[in-house]
Amino acid sequence: MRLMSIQLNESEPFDLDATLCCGQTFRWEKHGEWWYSVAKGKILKIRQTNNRLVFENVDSGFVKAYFRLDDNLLKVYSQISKDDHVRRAISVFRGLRILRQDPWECLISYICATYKSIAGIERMLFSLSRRFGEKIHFDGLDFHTFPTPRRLTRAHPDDLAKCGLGYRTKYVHETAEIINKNELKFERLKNTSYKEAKAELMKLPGVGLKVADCVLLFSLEKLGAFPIDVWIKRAITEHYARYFQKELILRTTSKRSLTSMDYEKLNAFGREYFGEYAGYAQEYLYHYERTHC
DNA sequence: CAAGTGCCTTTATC
DNA sequence: AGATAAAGGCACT
Repeated sequence: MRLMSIQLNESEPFDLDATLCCGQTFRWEKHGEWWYSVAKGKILKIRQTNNRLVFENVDSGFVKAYFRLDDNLLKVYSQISKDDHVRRAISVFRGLRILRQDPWECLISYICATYKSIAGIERMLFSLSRRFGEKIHFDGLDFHTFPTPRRLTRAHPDDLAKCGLGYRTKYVHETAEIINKNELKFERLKNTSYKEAKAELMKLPGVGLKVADCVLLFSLEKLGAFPIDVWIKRAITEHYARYFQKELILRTTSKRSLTSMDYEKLNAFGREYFGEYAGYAQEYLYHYERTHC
């Protein structure tokens, strides 16, 4: 198997570990110095040494697309650096990039992600793949492809539940049926406006405001999407309270879940305040809130 | 060790 | 319409 590499220069910061550990993706595993995952039915194996990305089994075009090396991160930074707090988060995780994930896997992942810890999400998704995906042997390790829509349609709900999906079982199964019937085309959503694409996604069972925003940001080219989860809610109430009415801040700090009205307010703030690349700001704030507070 | 809390929320029901 | 409760289960305290 041939090793290939990409040389990164100063103007294109990239940090592989930060990118894969920030909680946007759930099916990567590190063995020794190498990161492994399965994408498009193939093993992706990659490592970073300083300014060099070394990878195997995939071509550089795929690596550039998947890791969004086509994003001008310096331009992104200059646009989202609106205050000291984001600037701090950016400086800590400099090189973290949004991934360009597969929409189907991303959709199911975030339907499963509701009300669940990251470790729990990873367990569910590995379990789903082990049970319903295709096994691939590589470097003496076993990997599994992510199950296709058709395969999940055929799966018995009891067997989905055995993967720890709980109340999400029905949502995953019904969404798989809709996608399998090709009633929602991801490629079309990429070329549709943020608002319209979000409304389309929210017709799917198990997809609300937050899940839709995650799928749009991580797999459908909507870098301006700004998902609001408990951590971002915390970051906003702690560092951006001055932009909101006192009652909203009180409500969101005292209650566990957001009303859809309050979600819309926090979401609109993020998108307007940070601009075109608000999703990047979200990911830096999210990761910073989880690891440094 | 039991019980409580929290988890990258959505939906059903009042 | 707008608020509230219920929905796996697991990890952590």
